[in-house]
Amino acid sequence: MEHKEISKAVISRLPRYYRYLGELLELGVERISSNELSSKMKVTASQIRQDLNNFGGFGQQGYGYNVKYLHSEIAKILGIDHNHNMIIIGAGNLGQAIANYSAFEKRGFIIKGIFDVNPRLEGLTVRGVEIRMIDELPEFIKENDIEIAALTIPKAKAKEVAAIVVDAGVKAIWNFAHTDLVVPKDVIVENVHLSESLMRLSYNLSRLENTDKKEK
Amino acid sequence: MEHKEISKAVISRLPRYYRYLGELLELGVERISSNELSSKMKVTASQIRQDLNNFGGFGQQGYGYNVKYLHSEIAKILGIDHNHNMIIIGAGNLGQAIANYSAFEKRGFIIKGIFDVNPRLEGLTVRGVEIRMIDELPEFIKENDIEIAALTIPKAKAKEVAAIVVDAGVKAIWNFAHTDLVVPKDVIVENVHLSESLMRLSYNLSRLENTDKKEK
DNA sequence: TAGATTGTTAATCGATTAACAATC
DNA sequence: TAGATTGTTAATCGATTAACAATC
Repeated sequence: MEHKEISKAVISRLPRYYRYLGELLELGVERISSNELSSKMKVTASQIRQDLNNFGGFGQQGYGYNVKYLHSEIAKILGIDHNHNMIIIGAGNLGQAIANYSAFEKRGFIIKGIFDVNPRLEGLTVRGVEIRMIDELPEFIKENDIEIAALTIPKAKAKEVAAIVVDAGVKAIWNFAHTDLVVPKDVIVENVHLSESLMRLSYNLSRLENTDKKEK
Repeated sequence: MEHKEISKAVISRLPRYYRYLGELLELGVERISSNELSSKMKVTASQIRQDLNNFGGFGQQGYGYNVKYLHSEIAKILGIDHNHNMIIIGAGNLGQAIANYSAFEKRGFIIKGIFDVNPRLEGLTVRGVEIRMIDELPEFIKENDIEIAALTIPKAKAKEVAAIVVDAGVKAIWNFAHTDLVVPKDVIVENVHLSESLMRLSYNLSRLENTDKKEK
């Protein structure tokens, strides 16, 4: 596969294309043009074509794109055409929410274990996945080929736990802790900073309110 | 307050500035230059100054920025200098995770109610907040001045519930459902699409693996 | 005052949009 | 073949970085 550097903006849009194509697929739509997709998704047709052509020519002149084919090609690009073993560290509500969300498994993200520091939780299961203690982490990661660790723990512990899992060979961290992790450059960190999301919402809300006031 | 259009990229960075400044404040740091902050945050000093100057001149030549002052000014910009009433719709793990996360309350996001369709949950409380039934939504929103609704429900129900809360006067939706909501233009939607985040992670993971293979 | 560092203008870089020739 | 729509190049737009005069 060719891999010139693709911009983050492009990557961010791919999952959304994938979702819309999945919906079209369910509706039994066979082909779609960049123009039709454009009006559904509120992005320009030009952008759709540009984005896709970063990875190859998936369409056909005069016809458009075959929905099923494009859907599966994007899955390949995103690496969700094969399984990834994953663990969740932090068995609180957020960790359990992720464990319970079956759609992730459908996309190939297989939750192999859940970890926590609370000994009372040891041995309990969430959707059939056992909760284990943090000190078992390194061995478990190695023995189960764990690629991804979701960190749903408070920020105070996050850096420490990140170091442990990286050391044990985890290749990507899905970070829900409200802190920036420092990891070797061959380890991926994908942040989900909920408080930052809420502040963006708040900014837009305040701006809206100020605009209203002015107009009166 | 002046409000020429500020780009989304700038807004996205503000909460992170705010977080770093908060940490500096806790450490008792009084002043910081754009250069020092730059090296801590791994962004250019130029960008920091440009970003801040969208909202006003918060620094002082030859001195830098007063941490406490800048922190509080960013709070104002983000609208977290005053309270926002919020409800959570969907009392599953994700909804409860948000309800339990006390830091949101500290930032002024006051959770007034939690709603669900499951009658078994009625009357239970999460951190002292009562779980109510969905049909009470419109009245509750009006009576309690609810500005924000967090939607932690499956996508099948999301559009319908969004219509209800918008109708009842909610000004912003924090959308965790895996779907795009269509709302009037004076209503804010802030999306948290976890599956898209996980796919971005997956993309980067796959790219990494392919690069490794090539190098061998 | 001299040194430091901002605020801001100018230069560069990258991403998006437009246009159109290629081609199914 | 004629019409449609892609793939791709060129033009535009916006965001980031660099530079420096203003000023504390």
